[in-house]
Amino acid sequence: MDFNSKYGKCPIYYTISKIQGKWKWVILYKLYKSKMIRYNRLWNDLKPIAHRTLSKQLKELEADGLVHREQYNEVPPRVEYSLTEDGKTLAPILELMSDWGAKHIDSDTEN
Amino acid sequence: MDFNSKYGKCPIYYTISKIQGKWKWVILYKLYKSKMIRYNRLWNDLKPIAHRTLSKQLKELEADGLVHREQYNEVPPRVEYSLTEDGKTLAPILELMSDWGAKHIDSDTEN
DNA sequence: CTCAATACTTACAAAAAGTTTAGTATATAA
DNA sequence: TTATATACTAAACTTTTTGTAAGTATTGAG
Repeated sequence: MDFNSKYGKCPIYYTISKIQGKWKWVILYKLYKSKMIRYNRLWNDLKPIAHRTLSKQLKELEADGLVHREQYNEVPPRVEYSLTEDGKTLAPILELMSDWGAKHIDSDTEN
Repeated sequence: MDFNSKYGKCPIYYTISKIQGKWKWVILYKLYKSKMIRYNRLWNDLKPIAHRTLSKQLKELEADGLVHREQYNEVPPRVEYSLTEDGKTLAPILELMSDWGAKHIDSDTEN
């Protein structure tokens, strides 16, 4: 992350640099709502996201301790994603962001 | 914005595509906290942001109806930025994001 | 006549982010 | 033997975003 001491004063900058990427908030929201979700399911919900993008962002979220990845060595393979305890602390923000979007899609559509 | 009907189902995607950019949330937060702020002051607070970046993001926020720009034709010129009524509806999200960041900077620093 | 102050804009360059296409591994089913 | 399913990864490429450096406009002060 490009977070340096200069921004020690700015917690919100910390938050957004930690969760940056066209899809990260959506991914977190989906995980929050589903409790747990398999890779292909997530990909289907988020299409047209590219596999590379999805798996990269998941990996980053995992590295940041927000998402948990559980792999089952079956055939065909199964991988389940869910929020960590830390990830769950984002829930109120996710809810508000979703609500805000919902209201504004409406008013944008009123034209 | 690249928001299309495909995402009609996903309000949170709408929100993040509307407020995208490395600095937008921080800018909004500064405006929220200061009520109003002049260009150079904002630039100083956000350094090392580039002028180009700052003025572009301000312009986009203005176009999206979240930020208000008031220009006084004095010499030297004076321009003041503030949140619109619509922009103010983001306040709860800004607060939560800032809180979340504050908590996590701490726990990241505990190592 | 030149400088200073504020709030930018412009052209160009670099970096970051995302996409496209193709391919991997494994084992069961047809 | 070939196809199928899942969960990816790799390389090359395009797009988007951000940064750098310089320049613009105004007018009052020295």
